[in-house]
Amino acid sequence: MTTRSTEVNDEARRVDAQRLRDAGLRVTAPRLAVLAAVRAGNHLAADDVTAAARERIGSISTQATYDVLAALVRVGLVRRIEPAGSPARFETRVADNHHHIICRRCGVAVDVDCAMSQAPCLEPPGAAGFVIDEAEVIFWGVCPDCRRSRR
Amino acid sequence: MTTRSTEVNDEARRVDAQRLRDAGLRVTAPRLAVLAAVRAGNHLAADDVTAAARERIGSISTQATYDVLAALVRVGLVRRIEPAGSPARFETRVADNHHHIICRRCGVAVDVDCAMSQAPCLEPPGAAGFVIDEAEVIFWGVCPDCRRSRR
DNA sequence: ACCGTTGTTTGGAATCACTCCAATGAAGTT
DNA sequence: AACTTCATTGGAGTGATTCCAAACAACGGT
Repeated sequence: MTTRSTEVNDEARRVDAQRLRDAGLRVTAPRLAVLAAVRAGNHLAADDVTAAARERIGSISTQATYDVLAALVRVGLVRRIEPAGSPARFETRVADNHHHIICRRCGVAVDVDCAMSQAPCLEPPGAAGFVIDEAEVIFWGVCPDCRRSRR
Repeated sequence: MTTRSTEVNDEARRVDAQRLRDAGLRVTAPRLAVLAAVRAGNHLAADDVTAAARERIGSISTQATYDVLAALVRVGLVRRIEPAGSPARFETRVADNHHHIICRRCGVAVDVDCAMSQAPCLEPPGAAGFVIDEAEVIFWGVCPDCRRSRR
């Protein structure tokens, strides 16, 4: 580990700590570890987050991970997606309205920018009096890797 | 129950039986009951389907409902949707590409026609080499009833 | 019309993701 | 340094769903 990357890690950690405080949450090792793990990973499930956080701080209970993730989602630092047939996944990209493509074979998820230009697709025709606050879009398909290997 | 509605039920039943056969499935009382229950209901969960099917044929096991639903989904007679935080729901509208609005408070789901005109929204920009076969859209909001009562 | 094959249904047990609770422990406040 | 409040732990529990082996029923052949 170079001096440079340590500096970068420290800086990221400091920023995360401030974000937690700004959100009214206390700064704890589990929270910093979970936040860093979710950012470093690619749409990880709760299970994977626990494993990744353990690599950072040695130990964290399964329940703590769930609790931390719930707190982070509540204050908007983490977004939860729940693709059909898969446990919930988490990501730190929360500011914009973006969507996901998920591979039917291996489950990998990649981000896609909103297809509906700027106005974030909140105007379905015939909303029947509903007040809509979010449009969740999941594209289902097969990723390049899976298409290459098994077919 | 009038003669007329009995005729209608018999006819629907006959059509369902033929659909099952065409799909390569055997015609059984549980399957007819589940199919009818899903059609009559409004995005029912597996639980509700079991209850509704029991009203029709007296008894069906929970597991049979799951198995029947899985078979019907496999052959395309029923569509399964899995809104985040809710058990899976089932519907018989399968031919067209339509989406759903779900109420955050009461969980009621209503259909919406595809927002992306004809081309059924299968062209996200930057699909990264994925071959996409379905675009699933869920609009989240609050339904008129819930907005009226609790606010 | 019966019979056998094969696909269905049943019931029971097990699993998976997740939540609840009470008790211990650590952050941040004064 | 002491205190209050919030966070974390471990254990038990829940709801939806799946797995398995045994009993059963649909439908094609005789």
